Amino acid sequence: MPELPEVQTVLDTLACQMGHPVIEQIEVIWDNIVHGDTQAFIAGLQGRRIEQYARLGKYLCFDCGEVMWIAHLRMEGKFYLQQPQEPYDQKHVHVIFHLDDGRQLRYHDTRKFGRMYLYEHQEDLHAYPCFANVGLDAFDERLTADVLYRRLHGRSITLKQALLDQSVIAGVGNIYADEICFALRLHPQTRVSRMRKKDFEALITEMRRILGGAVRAGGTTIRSYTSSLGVDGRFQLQLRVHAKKGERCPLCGEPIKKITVGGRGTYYCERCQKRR
DNA sequence: TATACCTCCTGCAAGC
DNA sequence: TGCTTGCAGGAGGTAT
Repeated sequence: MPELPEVQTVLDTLACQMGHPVIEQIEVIWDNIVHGDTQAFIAGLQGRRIEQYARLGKYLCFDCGEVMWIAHLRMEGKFYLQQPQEPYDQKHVHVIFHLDDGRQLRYHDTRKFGRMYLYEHQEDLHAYPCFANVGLDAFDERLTADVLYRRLHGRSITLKQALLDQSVIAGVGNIYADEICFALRLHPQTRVSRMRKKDFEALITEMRRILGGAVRAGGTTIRSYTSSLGVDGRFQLQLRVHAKKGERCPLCGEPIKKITVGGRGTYYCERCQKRR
């Protein structure tokens, strides 16, 4: 599942390989991918040039001048930049963008969970309705230990749930939440109400260290997610606990355990990660 | 207001 | 071997 590093990799690759084309024509094969009225989406985006690329959390943002096209890949969404004659998986390609350079940008999504939005341009990225419940990006300088402490102090949720809550931190998903908990030596079921300010300082530091490393590695390639555009990530080689049930903890040798926290599969080391 | 649960959707693995 | 069932996941909506 694409999280912040994978989305950043997709964005960088698209910006590099696609440039600034005009979207001449759009075919929407599966309506539910488009939020709201599909015909309005097509009419609003057709004829626009992609001028800039941006990202907020796990959302891809394509600045098309008067309109902003926003996409969320959810579980398995991928973009493929291909020539029209290249064959494609018709069952799983749900939107095709015909570009003025003759190529096609094809949106592929096995589970059809992805969503696309189109809005009139706003100055502030956070002003778009789809970001109403999206907090500060993990790399946003305004996201500090103080902000997290104020936001989470007194709440009864666990550390893992807080990391996955996009209204708290935008960009962290299941894989990196496990890795951050491990780096903090905290059990994923630790109550955030029991965390001190210095714990949030460490959280910010470790989160940015891990996500930054993953961005530099091109993200994580696992069974349910491989990057599009011929780019595969290498961060899975650096994962320490996620999806390693039964394997030895890299620090103490204890077998990694798997539990469910907040409805999500969660991997941790019982000996190294203390619960509070 | 905060939290829990359900829904969307499909591939895969396990069990029969 | 082939069928059925349950699980996995992110985010939005609804219920408590």
